[in-house]
Amino acid sequence: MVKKGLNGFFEKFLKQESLFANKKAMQNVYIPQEIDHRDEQINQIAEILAPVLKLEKPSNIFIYGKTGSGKTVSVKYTTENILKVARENDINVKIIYINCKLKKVADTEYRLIAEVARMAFEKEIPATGLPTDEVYKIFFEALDEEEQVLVVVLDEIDQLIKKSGDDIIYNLTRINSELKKAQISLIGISNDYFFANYIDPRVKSSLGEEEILFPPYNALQIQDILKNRAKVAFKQNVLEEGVIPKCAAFAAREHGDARRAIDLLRVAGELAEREKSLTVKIKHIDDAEEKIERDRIIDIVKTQPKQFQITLLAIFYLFHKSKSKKKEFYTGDVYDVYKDFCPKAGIRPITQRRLSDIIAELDMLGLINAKVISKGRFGRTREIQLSLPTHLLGKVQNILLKEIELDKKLFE
DNA sequence: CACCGTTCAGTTGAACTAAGCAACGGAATTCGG
DNA sequence: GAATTCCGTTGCTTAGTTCAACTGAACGGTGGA
Repeated sequence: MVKKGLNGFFEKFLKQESLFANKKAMQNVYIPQEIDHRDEQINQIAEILAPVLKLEKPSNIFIYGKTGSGKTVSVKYTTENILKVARENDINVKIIYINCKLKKVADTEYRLIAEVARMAFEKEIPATGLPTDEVYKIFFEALDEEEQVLVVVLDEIDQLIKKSGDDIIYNLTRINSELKKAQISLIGISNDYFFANYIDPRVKSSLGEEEILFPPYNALQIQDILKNRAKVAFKQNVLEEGVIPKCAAFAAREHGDARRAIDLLRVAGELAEREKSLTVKIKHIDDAEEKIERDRIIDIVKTQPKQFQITLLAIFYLFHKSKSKKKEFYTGDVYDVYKDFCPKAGIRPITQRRLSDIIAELDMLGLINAKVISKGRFGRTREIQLSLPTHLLGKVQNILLKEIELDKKLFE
């Protein structure tokens, strides 16, 4: 029965006209032909980076601006153009892009250098076992083998520095004086301007030889961006009147996040398509908004390590228990429940020290709200609240229970 | 009432440990002659 | 006897633990008005 039903489904799916002409244009990795409202910044980047085409080291650049203000796309756009020219003229320039936020890829000094060496020179470097100096040496020697300029783009550099200190930047900038043939130059991208305040001034001055600010887009600019993307991505006349302004308005409300606006429009398109609607209606935007939020949260929850999930579950439990009474609880409460859950789930409990860190990280992820408060003579702790939209609570809770293979009865 | 020292319950930083891994070098094994 | 494999040692990273110093405001006692 299932088979027959599915066959029908796929056939219909094939026959169905898609609303999209080129969906790629709506994806995050897409780099448009032209970037709206960022001419000034792109020119600046281009001017600073231009010397690479003469194999001279360009200044290091520090770029900051809120999420979705076009930092990454502008840098990628510029660097790709440079690479194109470099290829045509046979100039030995390498530009690599690394996102420091990715766990297990580039969130420590060792892993970052290893990743750079891997990407730039296809060196295989083991995940562990080597001294960091050794990795530097491998990288250094590969780099200095021929005359070239290497530009390393470090996206979300604040995450890296927060976690593993600013030596990395210092070391990388210092390498230059020892290189004979090659040169290396850094582009740091951060969404947190204030992070510059707590890095070593020496590092700051070497990284921030040039600073570029990306202001957030306003609603009109987002509309332009959306229009241009939509022109490529959607077929003609599928977007109803007012759809684009609404997307833009949604996104502008959140500090002008263009990426969000684009996601919103894409998901709205997908939803419309699934509904077999011939056009994208305003209603679809509202649905999309909810779906994006839901998917994002569910994805975060699902991809957390077990310890994080069980911690979160403990918080859920406390929330569940205290529904009508108080809405927030303290680290100690969470740890008690957590310790109780661990044997049931067959997981070795972690110390409270670590749990404290995990709670802080869950807070960073936005799943919970945890702020350090002092209760006077009754000590100091974190005040923890769940910060999920109510309509998702049940769903997330079930996912957690399934993930750590605990029984629903726990909550009854 | 204003001021001030005490106190609590974690927070936070730093040093330390265990688990994995790679490289090295010497011992054991294999192999062809 | 040379080449190869095996194995133990050393030294590394990293996640997590242990230790201990630190924190910040309410409590409650003190003294002054």
